[in-house]
Order: sequence, then C-alpha cells, then structure tokens
Amino acid sequence: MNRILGETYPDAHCELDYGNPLELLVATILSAQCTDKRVNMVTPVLFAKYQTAEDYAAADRAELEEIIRSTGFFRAKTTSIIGMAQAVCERYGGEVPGRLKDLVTLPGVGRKTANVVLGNAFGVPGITVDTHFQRLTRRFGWTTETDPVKIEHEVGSLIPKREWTVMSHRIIWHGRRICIARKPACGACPLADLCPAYGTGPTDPVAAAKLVRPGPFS
DNA sequence: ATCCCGAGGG
DNA sequence: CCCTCTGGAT
Repeated sequence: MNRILGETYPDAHCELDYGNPLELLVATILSAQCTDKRVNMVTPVLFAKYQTAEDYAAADRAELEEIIRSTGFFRAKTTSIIGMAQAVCERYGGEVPGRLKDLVTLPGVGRKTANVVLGNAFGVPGITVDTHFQRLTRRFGWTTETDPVKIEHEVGSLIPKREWTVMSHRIIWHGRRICIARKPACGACPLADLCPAYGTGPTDPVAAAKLVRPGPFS
C-alpha cells in the first residue's frame, strides 16, 4: 500500500501557502476545521499586514478577526495567533523554534500543528496525525488506536523516518481525493485490492480495520 | 465530553 | 438539514 500511495501521489506536499516558518505556523493554526483552499484565500491579506511575530503580538484583535473570519473559529484562532506570537517574542526572541518540545508549549499549537511546521518549514521528519491520517490508517488496518500519539508511534514504526513527512502528505491527499470521510470512492481507489475497509462505506471503519491488518508494505 | 464557528457538499 | 473540513484548550 505504501508503494502504491507513492506512485499515485509522487508530488504530495503541503498545500498551505507560506514563505517562512512563521507564515506556515499561522496558516496551520488557521487550517483547523477548515480547508487549505480557504486558508490560502485569507493569508495573502494577513501576511501583507503582519510580517513578524512582533507584528502579530501587537495586532488589534478586531482587525485580525475580520481578516481571518471566513476560516471559522475566528475568535479562538485570533487568541491563538496573538498568544503564540507573544510567547515567541518573549521566550524565543521573535523566532519560531524548530523543536517539537518548544513548539507545543505555544498557545494554540498542538502536536499536529507542530509536526506540520517541523516537517515542512524545518525539514525535520514528522508524522502529522490529523483527521485524514487517523481515518485512513485505521481503515487501512495499519493501526487500531484512536489516540493520535499512539497512532503516530505505531505508524511511525512501520515507515522509514525519512518518509514520515511525505507519507503524511500522501495519506492526506488520498483522504481528500478518494478515501473521503463522508463517501469513500472505493471504486476509484488504487488500494482497493489491498484495503480491509474496501466497500464498507463511511461508517464502521473500526470493525473493518479489525478484519485484516496487512501493513503498509503488503 | 464540549466548545469554538464559518463555509461548502450532499 | 446534517456532516465535514489537515485541531486545540478547557
């Protein structure tokens, strides 16, 4: 399955638009419960107005909220961005830290967001367990866990570390294009012959994952 | 477990 | 109308 995913999505990459670690961090915070396409609609305006952590730390809440409103959760996201920026200024001299341990201490930055920034802006291999990754690896039978950290470790043990970041993107791309949450397109899936959850529909991925556990290299 | 919250698909 | 979208904090 791993090989087929690589052949199907040779160009899988982060689809958020950004030019530096701070921009990616902000874009990733905005991406919660929101499509990347919509995030990319607001970030040009946002990045034009705020360039540094100091800029965000001193931002006017109402102005920032208005810019990011369409991404949803805009009050919480504004609190996260301003709080994150203040912490970056106070504790890291205005530079986004390049270590997981530091990133997850920032307000509004959890493990998933931290791994996105590490993997894409710092070149540190990281597994990104988001809603897609969790749904697909469970459907594939690569894990039966529901805790994101356990999934990260279990799947990480099945995949070479140097492939962690690109593998995350391939799985996420597949989740967006074929193995869609609401309506999996099993008929169009290149993994159909190998997938334990083939044809089981959007519900009951748990039972499907328990049937067979072929692993990523079968 | 619940809240935050807008936009788009089916 | 109901669900989901590359989550995180309480």
